[in-house]
Amino acid sequence: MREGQEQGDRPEARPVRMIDVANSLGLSRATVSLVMRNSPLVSEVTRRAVLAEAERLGYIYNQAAANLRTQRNDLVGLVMPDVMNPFVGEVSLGVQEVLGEVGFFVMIANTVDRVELQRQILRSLVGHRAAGVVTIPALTSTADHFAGIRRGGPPTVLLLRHIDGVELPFVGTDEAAIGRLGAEHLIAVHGCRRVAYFGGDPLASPRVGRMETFRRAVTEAGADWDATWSEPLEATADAAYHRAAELLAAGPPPDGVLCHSDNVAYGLARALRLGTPDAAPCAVLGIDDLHQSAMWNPSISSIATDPVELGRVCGRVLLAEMGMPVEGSRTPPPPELHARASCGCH
Amino acid sequence: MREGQEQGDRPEARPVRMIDVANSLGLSRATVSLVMRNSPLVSEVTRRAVLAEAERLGYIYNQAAANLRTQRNDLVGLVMPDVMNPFVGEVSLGVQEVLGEVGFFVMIANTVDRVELQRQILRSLVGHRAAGVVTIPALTSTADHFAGIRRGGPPTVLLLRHIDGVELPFVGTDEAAIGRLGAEHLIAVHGCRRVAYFGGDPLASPRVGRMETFRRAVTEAGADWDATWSEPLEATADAAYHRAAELLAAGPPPDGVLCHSDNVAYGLARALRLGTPDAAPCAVLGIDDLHQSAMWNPSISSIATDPVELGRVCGRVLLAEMGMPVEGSRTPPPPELHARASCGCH
DNA sequence: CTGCCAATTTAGATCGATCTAAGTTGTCCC
DNA sequence: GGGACAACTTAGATCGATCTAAATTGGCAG
Repeated sequence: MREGQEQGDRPEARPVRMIDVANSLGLSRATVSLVMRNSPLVSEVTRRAVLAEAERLGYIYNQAAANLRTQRNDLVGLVMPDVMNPFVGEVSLGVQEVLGEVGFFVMIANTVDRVELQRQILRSLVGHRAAGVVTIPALTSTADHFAGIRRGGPPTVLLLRHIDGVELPFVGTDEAAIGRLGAEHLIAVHGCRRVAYFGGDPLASPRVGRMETFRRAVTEAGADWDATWSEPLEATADAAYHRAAELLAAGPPPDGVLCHSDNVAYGLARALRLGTPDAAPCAVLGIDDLHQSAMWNPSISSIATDPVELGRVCGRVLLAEMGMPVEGSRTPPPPELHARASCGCH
Repeated sequence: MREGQEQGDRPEARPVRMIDVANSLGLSRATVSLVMRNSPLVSEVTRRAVLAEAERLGYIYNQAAANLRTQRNDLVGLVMPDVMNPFVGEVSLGVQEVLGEVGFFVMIANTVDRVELQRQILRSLVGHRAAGVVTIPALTSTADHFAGIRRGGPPTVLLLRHIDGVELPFVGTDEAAIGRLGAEHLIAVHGCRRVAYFGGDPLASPRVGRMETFRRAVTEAGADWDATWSEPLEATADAAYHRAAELLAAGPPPDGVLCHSDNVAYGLARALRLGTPDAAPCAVLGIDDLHQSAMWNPSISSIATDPVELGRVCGRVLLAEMGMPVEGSRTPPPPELHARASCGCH
């Protein structure tokens, strides 16, 4: 027993390779290789012998070496700006589901929304010859950050944030539909007369599409647009809370607000709650419909975008890009409004 | 806008290799290799020529091939049960910070707390000859799920959840200190007389350590232990809300509760708020101190465990395990109580 | 001119697998 | 006995890099 050297914590001098298994049985590497790949070419007797010997010697298949020879890879990289964001997390689940099913190994790299780190990560993935990449680009990304991955890099899909000048397949939610849905609910259902789009980084491409449609729908319905409340803003609960508190101190809020995300809505809801108790009511809508939103006080009305399905769609688009057969929809699901207390529906 | 038109989309028949760059300049592969690795052995003139030619031909360094030859790898895998959980996310940030600094490429794999997926992921990482692994094991993991990675696998560190029979380095928060801190605050500061530990999966190892110390401290201080409220429970806001609502309907709650996590506290806080308005007050403490907790209504008092620093510690332990020089602490930071409204501190 | 040394450059083996084309069995049938 | 065929098995080249040990170059002292 060679593996009995446990006392000094020195695992083994050298890892076991296919050729070791082969030699130990008087077979060739090729045969062992065929067994490892479940080829029907080897006899049942040989197969069993090889598997047993491999187990006995502690052989571990070297996927990396195989990848080099076959010129394929099973690693797909998700390059995400913030893994903690539940929306991003759920999208990742969807991608992983679709790609995992056909045998890919999905891993996530966190750019923390920093372009330099993102550049490094993309370089690594290209260098490792990843099979494919799905990325929500960091906020300040420009076309040349993606030059490296377009030129000879793996099939890549951009998610959610569009970047001018990058001709890579893009998958995003239907921002216009979100804008329309929000406007319709606030105006037609709640009769709001002065409306705003609250929060969202000025550089985030979803903000542009959503807000533009939202604003048009709102003004066409005859309501006023509150430009001050619609200034861009970092999309966190904290930032939203402080900005809202500040604006509330300066004057009455709009009577209808579509927030850039549920996180933003949390901050706004808190500011409204802690503000003057007898103020006129303000209908608040979030976007994303995070699980927590129903738990909030007041429970947050939100436009759900089904991030998991969005992730699945993205996975399918990537598969198609890689030239593989694909089943299922390749268009993002339509957004849906879930009305709760924060807009006054209760 | 459809950019998926495949017409002129034939990038190159074959990827450029070192030998192509070398031939194109009349040099040898070895020289090009030295340039790519910034070796001081090549002359400045040659270096510049090689870099220029590589750029011109669109050469992309093949890290995977290099890894095979050098028998090392720059990939470190984080194997996590739930990327969306902010605690997990922040731990990941810490690990990434420490390992990224010394040149490792950190990627996260999501087990979704399923052991079968976890087994597959660990197998992949071993197969890819990852440089190291950090994992928060899936809840139902047993020792034999980790047999594969101990036998010839990469250096591995277990995080947060301990597993009986697995002799791998373990890094976790000081659960006993959390229990003591919670008990002391509820009893000494708020004078609670009947106390419970609410929520947490029965299989989660942190629950055991925390609750045991907490319970002992509470009973030694002369307060009563509420066993019904201390039954185990899935650690989500939703589950906590429903269980709490049910228990509240059956009778008055304890006057002090330490929750297994902030998420659990959110659910409990909601149930208490929606319950009988004139009920006796109940002091609620969370654990983790997520960023949102200060935004909640009421703002949630919580025991902070500094997950980012915990991640850094974990990264350092892994570096040590890989035989690399390490600077900085290798013991987890002590927990700290952040008192807010939910326990009555305001 | 020769020899020596430092500074560069390189040929060929190697990492651990797969692939191609060819080799070895054993059986069956004329 | 021997040819055809099916069922396995295998030698040797190959993937794209690195490493070792040796070759080449130029400069300079003797």
